[in-house]
Amino acid sequence: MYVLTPKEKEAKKQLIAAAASKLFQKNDFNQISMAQIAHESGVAKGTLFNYFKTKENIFMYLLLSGYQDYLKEVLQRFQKAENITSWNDFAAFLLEQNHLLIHQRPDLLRLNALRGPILEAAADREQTLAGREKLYEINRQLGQAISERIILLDVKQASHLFIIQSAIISGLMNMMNLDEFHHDQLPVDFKGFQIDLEQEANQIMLFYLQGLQQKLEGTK
Amino acid sequence: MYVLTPKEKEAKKQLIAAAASKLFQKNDFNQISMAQIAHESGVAKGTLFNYFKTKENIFMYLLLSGYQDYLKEVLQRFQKAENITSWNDFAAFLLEQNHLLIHQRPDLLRLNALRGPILEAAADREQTLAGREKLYEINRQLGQAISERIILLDVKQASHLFIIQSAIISGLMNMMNLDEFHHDQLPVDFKGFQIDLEQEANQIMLFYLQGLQQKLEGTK
Amino acid sequence: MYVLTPKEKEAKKQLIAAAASKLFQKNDFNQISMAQIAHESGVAKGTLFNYFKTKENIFMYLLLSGYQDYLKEVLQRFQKAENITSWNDFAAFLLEQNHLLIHQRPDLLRLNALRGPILEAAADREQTLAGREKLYEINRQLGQAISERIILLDVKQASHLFIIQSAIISGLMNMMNLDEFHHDQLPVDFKGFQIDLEQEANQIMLFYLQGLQQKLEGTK
Amino acid sequence: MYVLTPKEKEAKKQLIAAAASKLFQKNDFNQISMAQIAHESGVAKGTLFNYFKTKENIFMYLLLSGYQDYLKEVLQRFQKAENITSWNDFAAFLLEQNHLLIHQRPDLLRLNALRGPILEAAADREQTLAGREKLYEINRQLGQAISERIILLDVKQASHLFIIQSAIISGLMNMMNLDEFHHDQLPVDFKGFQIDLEQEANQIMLFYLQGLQQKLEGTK
DNA sequence: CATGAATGAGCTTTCATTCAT
DNA sequence: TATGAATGAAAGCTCATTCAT
Repeated sequence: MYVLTPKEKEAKKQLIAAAASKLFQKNDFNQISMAQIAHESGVAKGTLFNYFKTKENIFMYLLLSGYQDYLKEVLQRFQKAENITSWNDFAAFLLEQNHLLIHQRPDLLRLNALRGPILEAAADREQTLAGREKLYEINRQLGQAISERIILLDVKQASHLFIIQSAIISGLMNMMNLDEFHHDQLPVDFKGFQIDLEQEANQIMLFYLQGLQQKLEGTK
Repeated sequence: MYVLTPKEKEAKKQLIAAAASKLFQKNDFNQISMAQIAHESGVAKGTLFNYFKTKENIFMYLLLSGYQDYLKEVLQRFQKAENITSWNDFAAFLLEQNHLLIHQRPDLLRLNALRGPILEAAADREQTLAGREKLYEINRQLGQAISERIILLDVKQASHLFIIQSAIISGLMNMMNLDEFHHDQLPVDFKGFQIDLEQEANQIMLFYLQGLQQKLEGTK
Repeated sequence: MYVLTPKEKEAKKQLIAAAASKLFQKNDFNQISMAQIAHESGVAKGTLFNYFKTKENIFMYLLLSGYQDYLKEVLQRFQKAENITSWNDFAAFLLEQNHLLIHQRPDLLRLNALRGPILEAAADREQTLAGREKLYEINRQLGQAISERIILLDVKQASHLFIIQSAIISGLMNMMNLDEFHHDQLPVDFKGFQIDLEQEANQIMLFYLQGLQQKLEGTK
Repeated sequence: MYVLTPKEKEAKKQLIAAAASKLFQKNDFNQISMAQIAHESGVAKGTLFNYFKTKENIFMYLLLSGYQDYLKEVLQRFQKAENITSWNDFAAFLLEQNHLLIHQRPDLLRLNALRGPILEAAADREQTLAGREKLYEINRQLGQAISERIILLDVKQASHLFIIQSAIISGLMNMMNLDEFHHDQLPVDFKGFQIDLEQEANQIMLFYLQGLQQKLEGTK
């Protein structure tokens, strides 16, 4: 096997990315070295660079492909839930996706925060751009599917809701654990600093959807 | 006086932090070296470590003292604006602070995203804790001042609004510029990805405040 | 008190040295910083350099003054023990001093090993020389006192015995704990490597004195 | 062959160690930097750390492998000198090894003094332990060979003699040159401080062997 | 394509020493 | 004399990346 098929290549790429993802569950970006990723994925260090130009690219890939997976899953769920037609149904559906995102894909939320300040500075432009196009397309499809059933929303507005969703949740994550320090509970009672991520996210999202509904109904 | 007073020490600390802040306006955290900060602040590299145990500490200080300044300023503005008594007045006031935060203190929003994944891993616990206590206190004072005039809000709820504010705006920043790459506009039309930060922040905040008002009036 | 008397100066010198000595009981030379010594002795860092030109000088002082104390004490003990007149009495006396050196002054033995490779490279020549002259004088006095009672030994030979004593014991310390690593017992049975310091020192010293006695009696 | 065999790896390890050893002939441990070792050995600084985790490890390796070489050579010499069978023959043989150690391997004696207080604090445990095990084995073999011919000595006793030898000689080195300061002769006549290393070592060793012989013959 | 040895710029950090007050 | 803030050279070490095999 001296020349790999595109499929095999993609498989190895995912193998490497999966190793990085696993390490990212327990460690921060700066604590993860290429040597560790190589070890975890069972390939040599040099091989990593056959598949990703830089370390940052690996995590950018993780972010982009992870979001694609997430949006695909949301789309599937939406398609399955054929009974969703009203705004309220849809709002409930969206809050359920908060739960999915927070509990199944916290990595995406953490990567969101790193994208601008850390990853983008050293990630490969082409690779990133290609990933974003795919992501954009899925986001658009999802918007399309939603707009077909939820009469108040056009495609762009529906797509955009998922940007807002991620903004809210990853923003809340940025502000979380101010009553801890590096996983240790501080010996101080910081009540106003405490955040129950999911509850808070649902609250903000709910108010947002209510406000949006009124606004859209108003302009209509 | 070769033995510096606490005030003078604090001043030097701020001198160093100011240099770091200036560099942070144009560069990302990883691109800024202690050597640069020393050069920019006009002190020797060793001196930095007399005032901050680690590089991360400098930026943690920037974040904490910056937020203190921000909240103090908000408090002053609120105290000046004596005519604010109704919920609607207050909502308008809060949206104005969005503008302040976004345009005067974007550094705080960027630091927010770094705090958990980057800074906290290597910042000094004591220094951080002390800063947070001060911050918490100011946040509480602000909440107090607000709750005295806005009848629907108790201290904790009012204080918490500023956590929410930062969460929303820094979360939106996390999601911004998906149609760019490292400051270059991408040759792709990513409409759904576009965010007008201030407008979007105002929108979310406004809907949030409306929702909150209704909720609080309901429970009353 | 702007001009200290020589006595006050010497007292402060010893204060500093005592602090260094205390730290040296628990830490190795490289682990002890001037900042620690300053803190432990309750003076400012700069003050240390008014009394000792370099860090190495402090430890050289410790070595030289410590040995002076040790030899003075040996001399006193010898003078008290008036009954020592035979070679065998003297041999027993010397072995008792092994015990004293090993248990009361292990610091001197450790400093012996550092003198050449570490301390001398950066110690002050004059200070060192002055200390050594004093030490030499006491060593000579001790030799004198011994040679007056032990007929086989002349002054130089008697003095020299204390050099030999230190050589043997500090040499054994160099070879000790090969069955440990940094204070942890190794999970290996290194029987041949084990040394019971005092017993071994006594053995070597005893054989040495026996051999020396025969030799001196022969040449007489 | 870009994947090095264990042999090649060991060879490079020795290349680096040899460079360090060469520098150690003229300089003290603290004066030698990793940069110098890299330069001297012709590899990059980073490469050093692929082979030795710390600077101290390099010198620990030097000590352990050097002693292995020394003991191996002693063993070979002993095996060649088939005529050694009596205690006196053996004593003479051992004194010859003093000469070898003092003149061919003074580095080992200097490293002995550094081992405990300097090297062990920062050397790698595993690497050190592995080296010691080999050393112990060779020491045992040598003891075995000797005990087969020298009837008074069992394996452990014979092995132990080489620990004693190193203790005596490195201990004498600790006490040497008290009449010098950093290679300069002091303008003082410190007769009692003077040591002729080899002669003194031979003397102590000889008396020790005589004493031991009598003791062993007595218990027999 | 895979390997992993080699690279070396770059990093943060230390700490003995100086010196203005 | 005492202080301790400031110094800055120098250190050990890391790690993403390269490239010979």
